[in-house]
Amino acid sequence: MTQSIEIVRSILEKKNTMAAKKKGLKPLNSVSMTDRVENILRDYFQENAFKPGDSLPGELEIAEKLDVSRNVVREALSRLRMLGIIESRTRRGMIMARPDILGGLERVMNPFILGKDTLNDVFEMRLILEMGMAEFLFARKTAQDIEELEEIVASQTSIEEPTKEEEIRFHTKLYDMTGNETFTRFQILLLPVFEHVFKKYRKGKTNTPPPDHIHHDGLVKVLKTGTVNDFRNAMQTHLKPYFDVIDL
Amino acid sequence: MTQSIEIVRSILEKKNTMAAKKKGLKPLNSVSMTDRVENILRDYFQENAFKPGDSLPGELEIAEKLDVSRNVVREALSRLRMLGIIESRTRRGMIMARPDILGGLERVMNPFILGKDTLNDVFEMRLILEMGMAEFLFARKTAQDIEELEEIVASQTSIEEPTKEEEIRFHTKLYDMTGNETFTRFQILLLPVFEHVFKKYRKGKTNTPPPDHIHHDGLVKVLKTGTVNDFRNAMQTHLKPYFDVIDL
DNA sequence: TTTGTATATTTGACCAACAAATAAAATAAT
DNA sequence: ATTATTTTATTTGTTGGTCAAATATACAAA
Repeated sequence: MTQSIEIVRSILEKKNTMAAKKKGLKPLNSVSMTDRVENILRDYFQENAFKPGDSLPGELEIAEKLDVSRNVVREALSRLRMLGIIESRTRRGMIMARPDILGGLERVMNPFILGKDTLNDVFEMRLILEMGMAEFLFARKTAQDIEELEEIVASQTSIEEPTKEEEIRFHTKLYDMTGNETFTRFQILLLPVFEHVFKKYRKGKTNTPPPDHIHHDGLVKVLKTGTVNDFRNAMQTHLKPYFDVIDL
Repeated sequence: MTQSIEIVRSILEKKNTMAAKKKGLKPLNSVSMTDRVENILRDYFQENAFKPGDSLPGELEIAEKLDVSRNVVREALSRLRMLGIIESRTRRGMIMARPDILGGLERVMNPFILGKDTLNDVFEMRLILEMGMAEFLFARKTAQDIEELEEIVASQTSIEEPTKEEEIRFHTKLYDMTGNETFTRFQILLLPVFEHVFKKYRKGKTNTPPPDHIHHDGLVKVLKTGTVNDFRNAMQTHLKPYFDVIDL
């Protein structure tokens, strides 16, 4: 809300030079006008350190300075609005906003449209996250956390073979304990793809792998009394069925 | 390109029921029509397992069945096109496509507009990735990889204090060695924010931390002759300056 | 069968207009 | 003079229509 006027003025100058250089923005090789306007705006925001609250020129002003129609500008702004980069209310105009860093990821996390390689990558990334969180877990765990974990384990119908929901609940609690909300949300986004890929692997392989891994109660015990390295080893064993299907 | 006709037919039926239920889509509480159309389309793609190559109804058809203007539909489609969920060429119509899973993330990874908490989360996440990649590194490393790492280290002007570029080059090679392209690209996206946050931390703290950590040559040696746990411990020590600023 | 042509369709881009909301200005009331 | 109310003007949201460019499709010609 601060330096709005100077910002508006500077964006217009920039646009003038751009427009002048191109003598009227024209669609490029298979790149639509909307694509170009979107990129121009994002680049400009970044280069000039636009911050949430800063106000933007109106749609018409942008359209005129870029020498494109208001519709094209609106299509580009619609994209930025979806990502949360800008917000707009009638008459109040548009302002920069704080995007949800994972909003874009959430919209494409669909096992049916992602490529096979990408799906495998996601599967592996969740394993990497599980193995990498140990430091944070030990640095930030509390007695309360351990208690909750023990409750989760105690409520499980079978310690030998927890259901998918129980498995998820347990691991999500672990992520929570890192105190890193983005990290937690990130893994929740990965989960559906993780499950999807694992199912496919098990179909492809001969039999279902024997569940000879360390169970949740074991992990809690190590978390309670063991060391960081103990925990990592325990987690690696716990994840063995998943490492196995990718022959790691 | 396969079941296009049935898909078209079914999407239209769905839209009819939706439109009928709402008796003409109307803007909801601070939710634009474009938002709603975007969500309707994405939900529909997911629920009906749309795959890349499947063809979609035309803009006009969607607009009519949803009882909104073509402009609103185009703004929604513009968003999906940005994410890579759909592609469209004149007369050939629109088809489902393979989105870049990190495209949305790339567009919002801007230190100036993300919240302070989110920036901290990103900083921590990179540390988690570095600590979690050990299994993959040891499972997939090759002699060639080790050679390249040694070359990178040898080319460094000072082993004691590698430049930021040298540091990045070394670590990026490590990510490459995991064979996980998404993982590699992910960390490259995190890097600018990581550097940005680290700079802010160092300004806030008293002095620059003494560089008494394990250097790249040490990491390579462990990677060559040590165990996975050796490497993790070495990496933890190598990252100590970063763990220190967050008091971990 | 192959090639070339005409037609029709679909997306890309533009323009004009109005509705809804509200900031700003003008006016009225105290 | 200050406050409250009304009016005005501006900005985004949404609609409708038009035109251009590209290209499937059908058809005609070789």
